[in-house]
Amino acid sequence: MKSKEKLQAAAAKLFIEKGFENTTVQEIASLAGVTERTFFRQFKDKSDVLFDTNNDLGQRVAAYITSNFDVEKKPLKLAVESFVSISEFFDNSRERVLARNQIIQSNPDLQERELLKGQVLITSISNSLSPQYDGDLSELTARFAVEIFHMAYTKWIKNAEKSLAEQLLTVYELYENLFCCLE
Amino acid sequence: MKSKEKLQAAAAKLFIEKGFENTTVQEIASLAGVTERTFFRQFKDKSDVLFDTNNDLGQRVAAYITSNFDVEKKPLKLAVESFVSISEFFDNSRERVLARNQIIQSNPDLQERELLKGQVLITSISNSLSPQYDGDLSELTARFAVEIFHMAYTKWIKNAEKSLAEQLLTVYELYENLFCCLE
DNA sequence: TTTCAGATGTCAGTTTGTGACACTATTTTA
DNA sequence: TAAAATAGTGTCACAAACTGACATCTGAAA
Repeated sequence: MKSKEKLQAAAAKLFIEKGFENTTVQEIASLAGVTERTFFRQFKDKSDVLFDTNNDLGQRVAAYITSNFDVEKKPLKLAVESFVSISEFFDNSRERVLARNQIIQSNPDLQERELLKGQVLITSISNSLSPQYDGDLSELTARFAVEIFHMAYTKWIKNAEKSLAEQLLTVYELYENLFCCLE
Repeated sequence: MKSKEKLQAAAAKLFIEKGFENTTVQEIASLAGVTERTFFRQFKDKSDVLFDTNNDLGQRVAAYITSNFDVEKKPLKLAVESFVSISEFFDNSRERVLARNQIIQSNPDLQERELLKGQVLITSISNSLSPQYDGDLSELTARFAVEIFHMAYTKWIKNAEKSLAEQLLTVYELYENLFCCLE
């Protein structure tokens, strides 16, 4: 097991046990059997250990969009479907996702960081849409898609009954109402 | 002049002169003629000195929405108009806004913090809409409205020719195209 | 085996941020 | 007006987050 993984495991354990602010990098490093200095070589700062994914989501979503493009389909619908295509991952790791979410919600700095991930998601989606649509339109679509995802994700966190895919569709329908039924 | 204001002025000066990361709290405090300790009593951390506004925007936008509610109008349109109603402030302080923006763009931590302001904006707008609409619908409208604002704001930063109000309307029209003209 | 690159340890130092306590100025209240 | 509460500050000591420089180790290629 590489030291990076050991550090991540140690951090996860300690953050859940005693909270993010109450665990020091020192402790994480000790539990992982390495030095504090090594921690900071693997992660740019303390919170980075929770956010290491290399925009995996973004890449998978973008891939879905480029390979499932269809002129007949509204771009926002396509983007939402791309989220549906990866939603199973969330349903399958509900416990882990919930634990991580709890840590993040407990600390404002972490919430800010989580928000930043939304920005890079927007960029990924916008770029994957750009070959087909006008740049501004792609960006706006990406922004709305990510908001729909955020909202569906929040509902999914709070309600264990429905799958993330169902929540995504629910919110998407809400969006359609937003436009057409309230004139 | 209260020490809080002196600290803000000193910070603004130094951040522009030497960048955010290269100026220490120590230096800010010295220039303001106070102690480092009193800096941290006024601001919860170093970046807080740039973000002290008490959600002024949110309050004004929410006020506009509650007092200009109209069943005939789509909620998102109303929300965008509420942004238009405060856009003059940006046009009138373009230089200051640009300077602040430049500082924020130079540092990832600051960008994250700026994003958090978007979240509290969403909450303000969502709450001001809730008396009239379903909760989920209010939230989605608020999220979209803030995205429209973000995008318009970005365009306004990059292009000195158009007012923020014009940019807001441009992006709103884009949104209407997004829905109806691409079936 | 030798060599070389990459990962880790060591250590000293800067910076951020906090707690505790003392002092001063301003405002309240008797 | 005088006494007393209160808010704002300074000082000091300290924990924790990070960084740079340099030494050391380890594993794989030559």
